[in-house]
Amino acid sequence: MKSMVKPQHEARATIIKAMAHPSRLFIIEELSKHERCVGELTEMIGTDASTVSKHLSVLKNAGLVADEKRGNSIFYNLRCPCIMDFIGCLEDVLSSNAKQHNEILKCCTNHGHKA
Amino acid sequence: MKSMVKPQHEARATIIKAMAHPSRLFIIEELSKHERCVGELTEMIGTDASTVSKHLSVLKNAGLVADEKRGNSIFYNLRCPCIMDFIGCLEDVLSSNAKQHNEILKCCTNHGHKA
DNA sequence: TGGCTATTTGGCTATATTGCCATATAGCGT
DNA sequence: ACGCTATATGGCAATATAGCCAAATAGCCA
Repeated sequence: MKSMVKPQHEARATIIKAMAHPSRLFIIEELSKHERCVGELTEMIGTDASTVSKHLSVLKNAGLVADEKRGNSIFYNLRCPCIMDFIGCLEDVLSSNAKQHNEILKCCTNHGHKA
Repeated sequence: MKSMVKPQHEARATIIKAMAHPSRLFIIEELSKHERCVGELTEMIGTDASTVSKHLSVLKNAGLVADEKRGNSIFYNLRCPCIMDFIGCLEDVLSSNAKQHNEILKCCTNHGHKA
């Protein structure tokens, strides 16, 4: 068999890749509460507006956000709120990692002795 | 305010980044069914064993998988099965994208005429 | 029309990721 | 010890990503 990695996996990876950046994750989280325009997000993130604009276009290309022009601004909103459920899972992973990390520390400082 | 993007977002992004590759996504999916050793995964993915090994170490560093040495092989398993729930959400995004794409196509071929 | 604001795009450099090869390491059986 | 299998690591070249600046575009208002 050639490979079991299929276009399906590529498509999913593309979406995940779009999420895989601190600023973009922040944007997703923020848009899950509110729609926001580029200027607001730029202010919150604290980088160049062009950088934020590019992040937004990554998210838009992945189909994660949609934009709507109103007046002088462009408002972005989250297209699939189910994404937010995933954040909880990430926190599980993180706390599980922290727990394991603590155990390793405890083990090393104890040197095999009981407290 | 300096920036609302916090270490918390960095930590989450690190985990997501670990997932953001077709082969690694395949591995996660596969490990959610079975534990697997490197050789099996290499066979399924169809690349160099060293490449698969590196993918596995990315997943392990992120805390997504754990390994267990048994006999001559090292078996990997998925540490947080809740990750699989997320795949469903990705499929929502993808089908939503496909739907939207079809509408755009329909719109362009119609040139404003009614069917 | 011109000037103003909001957003996007192009260009560039720095950095990170990927995947192959060759090599190292670890454990098993003889 | 040896050879054999399974896995990991180092190194390297190709590619992708990030973020800044400058410039282009789009819409509003006078």
